[in-house]
Amino acid sequence: MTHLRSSRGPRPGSIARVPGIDYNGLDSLLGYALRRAQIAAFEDFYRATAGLGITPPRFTALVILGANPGLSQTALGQVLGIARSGAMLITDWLVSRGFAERRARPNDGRAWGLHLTRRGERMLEELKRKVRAHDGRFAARLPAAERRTLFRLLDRLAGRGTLASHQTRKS
Amino acid sequence: MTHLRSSRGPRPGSIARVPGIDYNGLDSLLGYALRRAQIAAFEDFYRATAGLGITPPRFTALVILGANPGLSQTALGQVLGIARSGAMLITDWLVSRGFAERRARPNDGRAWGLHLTRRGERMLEELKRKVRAHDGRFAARLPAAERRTLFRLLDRLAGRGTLASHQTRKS
DNA sequence: TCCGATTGTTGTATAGCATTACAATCCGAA
DNA sequence: TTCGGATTGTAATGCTATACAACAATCGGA
Repeated sequence: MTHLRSSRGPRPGSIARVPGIDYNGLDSLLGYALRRAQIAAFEDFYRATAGLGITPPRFTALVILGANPGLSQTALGQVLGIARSGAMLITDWLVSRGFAERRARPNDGRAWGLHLTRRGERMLEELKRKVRAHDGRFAARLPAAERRTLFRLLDRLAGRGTLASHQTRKS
Repeated sequence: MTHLRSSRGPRPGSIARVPGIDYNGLDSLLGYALRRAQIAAFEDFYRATAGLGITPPRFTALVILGANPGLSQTALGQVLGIARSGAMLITDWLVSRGFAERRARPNDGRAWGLHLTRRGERMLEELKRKVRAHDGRFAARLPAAERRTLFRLLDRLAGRGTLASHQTRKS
């Protein structure tokens, strides 16, 4: 994941197939095919959110906080699949941009309750709109029926209980 | 992706779905479903190559060099989708482990020709065996017919001309 | 009441990239 | 034939996103 700078910067591994190269058995690996499609989706995401300084984990954090106000940093980290220290950095970023705030908890002096600000909610709405639009356009490379099939197959592959944080890259 | 240490270390974002959390619209995004399945595949890859210090880009480099002896570092970087400086680091690693060597080119004093050593070829064979076995087991979560469908749909999503380097992480 | 677990935080380290600059080399055009 | 632009590998530097360990404050149950 790597790897996006805040507002402008290098995209995650967009990789052109090089003519004249023998890719050997690579194409027959499912992991490879998945990675290829996933990179295309990532490019789409970054195109959709260009200039906003948003990365997949930050987007996920906004969505999760929007739907689960009062969450602790530790819980946010678990949802994102990162360590507490990382959850703090993401929270710091959200707070520094005025998208979220830490409120003291009445019953627990250790943990913060995280909440979106008005500004954070507005940003979340804008992001949802943009991401959904782009994701929809991306998915439209397939007809609706096949899209449904794909979702079903991907869910089966991911197995129960795991959910990606849409993670990787970025300031 | 991130995140693997050389021989032992944290896996790339394995993420358990946290009970009691509202994931809001995240599940309906194709990019999210792809990322989820791809992370599962990555975990599989790292399980398959545990203890060997191999990362997806290194694996790819071995496969590509095995099938395209004499490749320059720059060309390798293009195939992997990384900058020349990064291709040098990967090459350095392969050379330091005795898997590859740089040979002078008769007709071009600037570029090296990269070649696998005997040791590199043996390692490549071992890796291919292990990765294929694990990828096969991973893909076996779906019956053969649906597996073929999935490959077709993923290829269509990735679009013509792009091929992922199976990249992310690692020492 | 005390002690282990939890929480946020800080400090430190690492991998994996990118960018820039440079010398050596190549190559085509004048 | 020479000369200037392009290419190649390399080194130096920096940045992002992570992890881990240690710490003080707090909580909660025995």
